[in-house]
Amino acid sequence: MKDEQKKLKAWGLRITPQRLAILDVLRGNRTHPSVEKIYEEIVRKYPTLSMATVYNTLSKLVKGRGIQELDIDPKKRRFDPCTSPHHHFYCQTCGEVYDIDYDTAFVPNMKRIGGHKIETIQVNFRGKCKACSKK
Amino acid sequence: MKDEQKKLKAWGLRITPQRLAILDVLRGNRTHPSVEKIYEEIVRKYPTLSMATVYNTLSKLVKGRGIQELDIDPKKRRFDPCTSPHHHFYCQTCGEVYDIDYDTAFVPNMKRIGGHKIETIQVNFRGKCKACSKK
DNA sequence: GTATCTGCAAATGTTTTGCACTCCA
DNA sequence: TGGAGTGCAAAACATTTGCAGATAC
Repeated sequence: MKDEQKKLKAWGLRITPQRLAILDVLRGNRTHPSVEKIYEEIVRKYPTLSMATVYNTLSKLVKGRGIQELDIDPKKRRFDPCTSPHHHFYCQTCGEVYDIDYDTAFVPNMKRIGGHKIETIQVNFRGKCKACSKK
Repeated sequence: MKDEQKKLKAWGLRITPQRLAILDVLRGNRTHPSVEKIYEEIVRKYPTLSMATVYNTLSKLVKGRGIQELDIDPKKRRFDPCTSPHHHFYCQTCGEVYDIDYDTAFVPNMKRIGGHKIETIQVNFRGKCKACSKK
């Protein structure tokens, strides 16, 4: 049984062609794709795929901690299959999201803060990206 | 001339009753209000106020760096009149946003990263808040 | 007087929901 | 076979836009 099938099983999700295709698009993907981007990529092979299925599956993956949902893009949901700690940069000019591999040790490593239980921490940089600065 | 009127002038914005009312709601406000919350509070006094005006003014204030726009709430835009550095906590159960006054010195103080020009940095904590944990 | 601002209504774009049908386990 | 998953369409929601009339300066 393939890696991806095992993952779905571990998260208590049924194995379907649509879900395998979504995991396939996400594997090693560093473009922080939106729902639409993922949909577009798969719909070529599965013309009947619906956005609802993509939304549904992504939400379940996020809940099961299989992937990370980013809060950096104010316009749409974006997903990152890379769950190891790193930061993100959002270009306010072109809307692109970049990985920032700057040291993550500075982020406090705590279970609670001010009485609140911490599940995730995201560090978001915003500004003008390298490419847009040149123009 | 009042403080708020000076501010508007400094940002090159005309002084209107609507804008003064918006600044009034924001002053010292630590609830990270959404557009709707701000609208609701003012519309009682100015029944003809429109959402478009609130959106328009808030966008200009953000652009002029008069207030901060938070990226912590995936469902809607939220605003913070406090521009001094601090973090935020988002409760995934109740949707409330809390200030986190934990040390901010750990956040890197850089103008550029990976060739990108940095304008703002936000640190977002997520999880279950104190109140919801008790339930 | 004129450019900016406001308010309304319509449009846009993303995400969610309801439901009948399908298919995995 | 039963319950979970899918696809479609409609609904919901936040936000943006276009424009005519009002207002600040």
